[in-house]
Amino acid sequence: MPKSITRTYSRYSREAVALFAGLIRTARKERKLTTQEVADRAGISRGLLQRIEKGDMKCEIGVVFEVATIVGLKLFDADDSTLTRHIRQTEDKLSLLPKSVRKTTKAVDDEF
Amino acid sequence: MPKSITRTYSRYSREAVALFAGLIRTARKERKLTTQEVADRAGISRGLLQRIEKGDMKCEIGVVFEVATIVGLKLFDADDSTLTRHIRQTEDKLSLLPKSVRKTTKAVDDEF
DNA sequence: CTTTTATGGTTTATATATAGGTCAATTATA
DNA sequence: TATAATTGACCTATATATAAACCATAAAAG
Repeated sequence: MPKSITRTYSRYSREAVALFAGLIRTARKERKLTTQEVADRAGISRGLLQRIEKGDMKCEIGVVFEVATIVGLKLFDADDSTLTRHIRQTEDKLSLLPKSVRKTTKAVDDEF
Repeated sequence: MPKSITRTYSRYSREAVALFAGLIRTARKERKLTTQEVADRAGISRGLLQRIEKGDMKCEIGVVFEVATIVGLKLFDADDSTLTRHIRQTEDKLSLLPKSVRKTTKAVDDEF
């Protein structure tokens, strides 16, 4: 990051990440996997896994999701094929929405 | 990453991130927010938001969750207080599990 | 149609997350 | 108890994600 930006997060985001981290840690222990084992399977360092399990906001989402998958945590309470179907549904939905969002009409700004 | 590590992700992880990205993009459009607007609110660049909406695995989880929150996507289908309660429950569950996982006893390794 | 604006690509400099160590403390097992 | 393993906390070098600046395209509005 150029310019040394200090990131701010909403309480909700912080808690969501924290919960996710806790669920990962719990799942790992329930499956009796050591930090080293999970780190190896995920292809990451043990130190990074520790940060993930502490809810560090700056870890790559791909790595976090991969670890979650490894410890058997289902992200969307859905199996593989269900996920694929949801992706397709989302794409369909997306194709029906306007390509770009216009802001010209002064008001209309849904304030809530 | 020192040492130029090539990351590998499971199909499930990739699809989970992809779905999440699609949901974010859909939610943003449904709320009629431009990429610039959301980027500003999240305190990130427009380019980063684009990568997030494309399902880039290397974006920080904190930023991704923050963007999701901004566009009104509930991570765990739960509001703020519910999230807090879940965190507490997870902590309680965690405190009941053994502090460290032992691997000595040859077998017992739950192969699946 | 024309004008305006959102979006999707780049490219580049720089702040920083990561891998890979080490070490000490803690914990489980024998 | 003693022993071995897990864990947590550091540190450093470096690969890379990021912000910012572009440009081109496309799409909405007038």
